[in-house]
Amino acid sequence: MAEDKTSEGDHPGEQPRDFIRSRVAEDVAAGKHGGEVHTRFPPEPNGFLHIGHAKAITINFSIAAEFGGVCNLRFDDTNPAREDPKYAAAIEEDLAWLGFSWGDNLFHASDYFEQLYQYALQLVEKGLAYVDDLSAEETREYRGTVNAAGRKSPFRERSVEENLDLFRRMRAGEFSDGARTLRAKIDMASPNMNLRDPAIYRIRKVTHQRSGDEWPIYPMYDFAHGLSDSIEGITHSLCSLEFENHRPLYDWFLDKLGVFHPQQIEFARLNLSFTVLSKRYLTQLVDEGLVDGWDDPRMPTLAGLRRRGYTPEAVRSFLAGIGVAKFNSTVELVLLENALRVELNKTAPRRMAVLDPLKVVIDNWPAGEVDFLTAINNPEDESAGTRTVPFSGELYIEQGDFKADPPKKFWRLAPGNEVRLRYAFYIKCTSFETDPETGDVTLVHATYDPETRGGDSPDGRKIKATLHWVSAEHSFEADVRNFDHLFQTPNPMAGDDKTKFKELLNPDSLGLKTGCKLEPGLAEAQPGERYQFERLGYYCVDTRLSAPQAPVFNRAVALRDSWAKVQARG
RNA sequence: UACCCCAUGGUGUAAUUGGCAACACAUCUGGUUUUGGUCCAGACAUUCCAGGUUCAAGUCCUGGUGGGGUAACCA
Repeated sequence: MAEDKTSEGDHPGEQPRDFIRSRVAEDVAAGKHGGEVHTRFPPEPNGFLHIGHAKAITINFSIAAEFGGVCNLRFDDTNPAREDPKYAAAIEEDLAWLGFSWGDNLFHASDYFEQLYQYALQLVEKGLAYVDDLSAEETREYRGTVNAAGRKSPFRERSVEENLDLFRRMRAGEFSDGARTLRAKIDMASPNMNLRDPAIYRIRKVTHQRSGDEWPIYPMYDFAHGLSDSIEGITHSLCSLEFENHRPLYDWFLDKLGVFHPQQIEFARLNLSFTVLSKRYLTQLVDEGLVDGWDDPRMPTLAGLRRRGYTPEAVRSFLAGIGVAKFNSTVELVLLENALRVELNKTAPRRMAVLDPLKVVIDNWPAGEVDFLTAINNPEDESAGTRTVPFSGELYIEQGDFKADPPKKFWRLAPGNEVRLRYAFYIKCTSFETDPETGDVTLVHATYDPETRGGDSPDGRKIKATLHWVSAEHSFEADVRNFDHLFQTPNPMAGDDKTKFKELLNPDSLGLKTGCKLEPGLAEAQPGERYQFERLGYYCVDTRLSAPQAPVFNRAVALRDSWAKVQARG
């Protein structure tokens, strides 16, 4: 079944025709590049992938697959100062988890350092690039502003011979960090800032994670990226909107060098409510210990979502649902959550767990007797079968399922009221005890109807509420984490002050509940397994915090709760 | 104040390229139900504004308005 889902959507025609697919289809129809489609996903190994990256990944891999092509994985490792192989490993793991494969097409921009250097040499020879001695600060000054043209560097008119000599010496390591750069000679007055003689190479005597100390100079993104695309024969370079202004430069390098010319197409990146989708800000949360690492289940990273209990199918289904466009939008988080609910409703076995226990004593239950009842594992999937759960005279139910003074429309347990215990018996509340100090209900007394075993009554009397429960003596205690939104506001990045977002973190996002009472079979639950706790939500056994016979559960997503809505309305 | 891009229900996307505005989620109503879950039925938009072309405009043209991006030797 999982196979069906993975291959779904990988066939042309099943995906909605967004503007990118339309353009690619046109190119294929026109026989461009022999009708071939070849894409790539080019992450920089300097952080973990998040759901926003998953959008870019899905676009690149799915479009390639739909048109019978392949998608390369290429690490854009041109800045060794801030990159780390540990991130590359995590990225590969996330990609594989999502269900995409790149086969043998795993590349690194650093694979092309020599060829890129040769390309740069060609530009110098053509008089299209020059070595500049201006400092970083001077360069900024000379560049001008969006409203004022820049000025030409005094080193702009060096001869080809001198530039060649200087650039070769840069490569030989003769100059110190930042002493010179190689710049493209384009137009210091261009209204597009990217065209004001952008840097192509900078001097950085930093050991590279793959090429070691072979290179004292490293190419800049605009130069390395487009030419890497070209070297790999990428036909469609699909990236996010902020690179739109870079496309003229992307094209310029390829045109001037006369090499294979991929088409860059930009789409809007994903924004999700109640979270942040920027590697820079997520890195701050991790580094400052505001979350428990990149795979904290509250994080929108793929590692976090995975640990929380999301499935790759749910993530892909969500991504397919939101489409692809150029409009800068914010998708409601509930859409992601719903995608997971839809899948888990069909696949997750049901279990009973009481998170906020309240003890119920069945006063007419035969002392010491234990009954074993049959419970359906998944009403949506008959093949999931049934299981047996023990029932006794002392039970736990949810505190919220009893009210001494029930409000209107409250159908659950209350003095004199009868409810059904799922798969067990009807019980009627006879009395309750309270804590004299706090007034909290501490114990509920009830009687059961022996005729209702299994949850049906021979007289067919209607019962409005069905409660989940566990037998006190048979249950075991566990920690359950009822996660809430990482941020308190739908758009933490709204204000002008982008440093403010950390103040908007939701202090209650962890939702830790200890001493929860779970049905006995759950003690065997294995890390990564997902269950529906009846009437509560979908939970996943944490892969880090669980121990044998001591699972810790993460709430992946809550069930819809229409009673909560009624209550909220008053 | 320069350049580039964008604008369709509450949210995100469609609309066979000029022909009855569709789908999902959300919200609200009702029904079914041994999960207040699932499922089923119904409700919810004069397509940013103003002109123009046309028998016909979400779609084409002109002009506004609003939003996003851009001034790293980051990617």
